[in-house]
Amino acid sequence: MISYSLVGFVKREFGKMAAAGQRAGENMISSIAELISDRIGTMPAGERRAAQTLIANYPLTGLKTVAEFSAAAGVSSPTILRFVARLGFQNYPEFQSALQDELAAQLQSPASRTLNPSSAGGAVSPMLEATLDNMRETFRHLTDKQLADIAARLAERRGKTFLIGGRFTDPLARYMAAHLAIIQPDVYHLAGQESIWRDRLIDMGKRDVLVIFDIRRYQDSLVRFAEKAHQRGVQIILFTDQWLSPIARFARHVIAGRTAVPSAWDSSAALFVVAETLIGAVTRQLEAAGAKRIRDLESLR
Amino acid sequence: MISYSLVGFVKREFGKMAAAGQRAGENMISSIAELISDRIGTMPAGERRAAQTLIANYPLTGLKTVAEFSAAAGVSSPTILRFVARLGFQNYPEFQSALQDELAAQLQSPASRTLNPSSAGGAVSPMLEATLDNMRETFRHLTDKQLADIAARLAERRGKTFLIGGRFTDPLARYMAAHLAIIQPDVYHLAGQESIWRDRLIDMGKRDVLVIFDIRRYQDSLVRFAEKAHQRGVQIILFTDQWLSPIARFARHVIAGRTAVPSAWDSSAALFVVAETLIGAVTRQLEAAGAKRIRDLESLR
DNA sequence: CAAAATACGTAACATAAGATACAGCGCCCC
DNA sequence: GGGGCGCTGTATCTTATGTTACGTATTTTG
Repeated sequence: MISYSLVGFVKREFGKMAAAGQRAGENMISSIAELISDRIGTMPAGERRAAQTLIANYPLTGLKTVAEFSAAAGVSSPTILRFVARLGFQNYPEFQSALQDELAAQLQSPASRTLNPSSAGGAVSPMLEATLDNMRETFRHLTDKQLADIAARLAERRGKTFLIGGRFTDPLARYMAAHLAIIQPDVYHLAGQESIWRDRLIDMGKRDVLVIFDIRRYQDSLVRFAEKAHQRGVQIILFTDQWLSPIARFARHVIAGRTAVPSAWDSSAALFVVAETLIGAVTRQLEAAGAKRIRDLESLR
Repeated sequence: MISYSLVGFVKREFGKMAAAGQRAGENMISSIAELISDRIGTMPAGERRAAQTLIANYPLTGLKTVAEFSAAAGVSSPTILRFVARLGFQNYPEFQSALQDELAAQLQSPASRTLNPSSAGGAVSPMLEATLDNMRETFRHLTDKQLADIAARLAERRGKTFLIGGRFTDPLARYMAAHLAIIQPDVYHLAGQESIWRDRLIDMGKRDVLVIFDIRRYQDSLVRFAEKAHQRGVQIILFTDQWLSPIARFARHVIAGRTAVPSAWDSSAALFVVAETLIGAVTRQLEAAGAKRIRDLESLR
């Protein structure tokens, strides 16, 4: 897949500007909208109409076809193409890809708008803000029904439940296992070396559930393990990041959490909260089902 | 210009539902994302993978071409087309137009981006909202300076760093240890039975740091351990809940996180985020100090 | 005012996109 | 264990999209 990124594009543009003797630091062009308003003055009438229609409801018109764009602007198709050519794009698809990349960046970090002025300089606030955004975003892509389905699958006691995680996410698997193991039997956290849990595959069948935590860099050992478990008919519930671990290929349910934070490390906090939410949901379902074990537990306390 | 609006589409869908004897008021479908998660359960494996990849970074993948979509999902083009057909769209362009219309509505009213209104009555929102509140509250009582001090203490390489947690918080200790152990030497997570880590006390002295996670019900074993470590001059950093574990008595630094959520369990999410923030801060400090280990690490990658 | 240059649209073209037919495969049920 | 059903991918076809060439209109300049 060839992707024409905005970054690459802007770099090229800066190249041109530098060649023309301009200093890149002065007019920073970080979005196509700015690029347009920067050059709209030098455009002929038709292309200006195209520019204005695009800006009017940016960036949607640019994502449609050339024909639709031209109709919306009231000009002909070639004018649209000349317009995007003047912006520096080689062809229309490249232009659209740039718009999409820009949109992706916007949608993935809503943090850019919610700037807390009180957070002057401190290293804490950006981290917290990003984390909060990640959680909101994560849950925005997660419906009640999905969570309820997954919780129901975890709550139904047909088979065993196995949990496993990667290098940094294994603690999440442990955390979830620690809770689930209390409210229901046959919950196992797979720990230690690969050879150890690989041998546990023998115990797994199509009635069982395997919960896997895997964020990039995705671990080959986990992928292999997931594949084999999948072949055995085990239902896989995957916690991963928004780029989806290759395990998604085998998973019955996929939970994609946002992980980007201003830090050297990725954040698993959003996945952690999803895990807690699921733990609560499973507990509630078991309570509602009047599970004997729950009553016994309460009497023990 | 022919525009296939989402509104029109939903109307048609409601028509089908009404014909099938369902009442439209019960499951309101106001976005394609909801529509997908509503039907994802009834989909075959391949189409479900398509659905999951689309949801993972919604709605961008849906705006790309069928070929790109299929490549991202790891399935073939026809599967993508069958997927959109199952959602009720006549063809792929109609599907894309619906996504674009939805996007347009979102971009015009950024307020609607805050939360999924349909999840108002569900069990998710209260949990998420409580968690977010907990984090804000936790960080409100936590100054930048406090965190910076703790991070500095963890970053200075005079002695060893030990981490330990309670029944449910031990995974947090593991998570933190997994990161810290990478960027600096002599980081040890204390696991297993009490007798094991009690014996490790011999290794601990006043140059060392002990990070303890303990929320209620506070574990006696941890309190005893903390007391003995304190007597040996070990500096204790305590992660606890707002009611403060008795260990706070011995601790040099105390981080009190909010734990209350509408669930049968307490939430450790706020503490988790503090831990991540600290991990990031320590990393940054070590980088700034030009630690050789960090450079070596980067060259290894 | 005339001539040149530029801009714009119509129409034909080539390419790449979406749609379809069909065969292989796995899965479930009997 | 065998037969049937359903899902999935390969290959082919068709559509429509982006692209280009060219002639006309419009503006600009000497």
